[in-house]
Amino acid sequence: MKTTKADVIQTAADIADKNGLSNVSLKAVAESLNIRTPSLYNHIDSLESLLREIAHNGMKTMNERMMQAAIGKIGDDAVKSVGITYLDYMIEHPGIYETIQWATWHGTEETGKIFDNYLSLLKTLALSCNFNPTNIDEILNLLTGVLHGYTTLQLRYALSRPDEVRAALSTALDTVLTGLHQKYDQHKKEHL
Amino acid sequence: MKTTKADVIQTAADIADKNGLSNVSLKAVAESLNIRTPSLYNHIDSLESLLREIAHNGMKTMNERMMQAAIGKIGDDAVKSVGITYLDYMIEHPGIYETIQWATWHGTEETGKIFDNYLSLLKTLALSCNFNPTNIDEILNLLTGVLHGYTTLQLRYALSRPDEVRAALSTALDTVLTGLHQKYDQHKKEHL
DNA sequence: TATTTTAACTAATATCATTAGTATTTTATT
DNA sequence: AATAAAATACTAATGATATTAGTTAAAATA
Repeated sequence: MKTTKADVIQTAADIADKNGLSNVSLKAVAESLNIRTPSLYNHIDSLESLLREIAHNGMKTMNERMMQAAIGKIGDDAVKSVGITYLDYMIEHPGIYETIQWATWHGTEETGKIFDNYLSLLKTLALSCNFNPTNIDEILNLLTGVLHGYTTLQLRYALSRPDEVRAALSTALDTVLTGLHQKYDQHKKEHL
Repeated sequence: MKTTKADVIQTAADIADKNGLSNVSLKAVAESLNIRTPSLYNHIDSLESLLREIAHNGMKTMNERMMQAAIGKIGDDAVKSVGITYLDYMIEHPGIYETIQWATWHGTEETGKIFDNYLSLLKTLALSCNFNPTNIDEILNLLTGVLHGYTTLQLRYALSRPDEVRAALSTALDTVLTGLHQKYDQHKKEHL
């Protein structure tokens, strides 16, 4: 019966997923929990900080799922699996993803740290593609950019036709990886 | 001395660029214009609609600039020029770009139409790259995704070191175009 | 059991967005 | 130029929401 901080974040995240980030208010969260608005301050510091916590939770969950998806895989396969997992999370939790985007502009150091964990995973996988490590940052910037941009722009369609967009993302990543291999592969064989 | 609708939008856009989207309020806009808040309703319908107008104006300006940048160019060169122009606009107007992202989730049909103009330009340019038209939508989705994602994630660095990020974006687009050519070029020569 | 912490409450305040109603100025029409 | 119409500003409410202050009851801890 007693409300926990996790309850508050979960409830707010649910509202975001169902009604969009703009409908997350302390009033709405409190009503969902059957408590009065000021009582929320026993668990959070402010609306802004609550939104940040939604984003951070979401990012951490995404990171965990992506790590799971990468287990037992290397190279292009691993990158594509992680990409699909990224998209799937977004389909499942569009409101949380919207909040993550919000946190891109209103984040703290904590936000940056969690994002770095994501970068770290992707870096390991990119290196397993046998790219020249000299160019790894360049490669990471492109991969993260594609993932973020592609999924964001396709979310509308992804919600109604997830399988098609999943397949399309896989193809898109293939294309990008093709370009990356052509430019950055290590130890190119002499016979091309 | 008389305030016009264009003044209101311009003022609000300036605030967004200087202080971020979250600091755009009717109060702040009215103060900047030296009028009282309710007077703004002679020019706009609501705060939301004002934000949408900022986004629409910004998108239209971007479209115009990108068209200019494409004039006299075709193929990969044209795509890269347009991409750099896209990034430059974002560097110059981060707040407006933030508003455009907001409009991605809170847009109207008008928003969609303006976005379609952008797609249309990019489509023409992509076709001039000699890709197989069958795959043009796939190609567009990748190009728009890269542009949006890459620039968004690099904005932080772009504001402090614009030239480096410009160069990096150009390289990234090269990589993507390399992949696209490898997969989608028309009339592949038999001797590859 | 006594103490301290936690989590809820009511009441009050502050900030905005928005509406209603009015006056004034500008613009257009005759 | 005189008048009608439209546009733009204002003051005064209202309403929604976040946030703070101060209080109380329940739960955890010593």
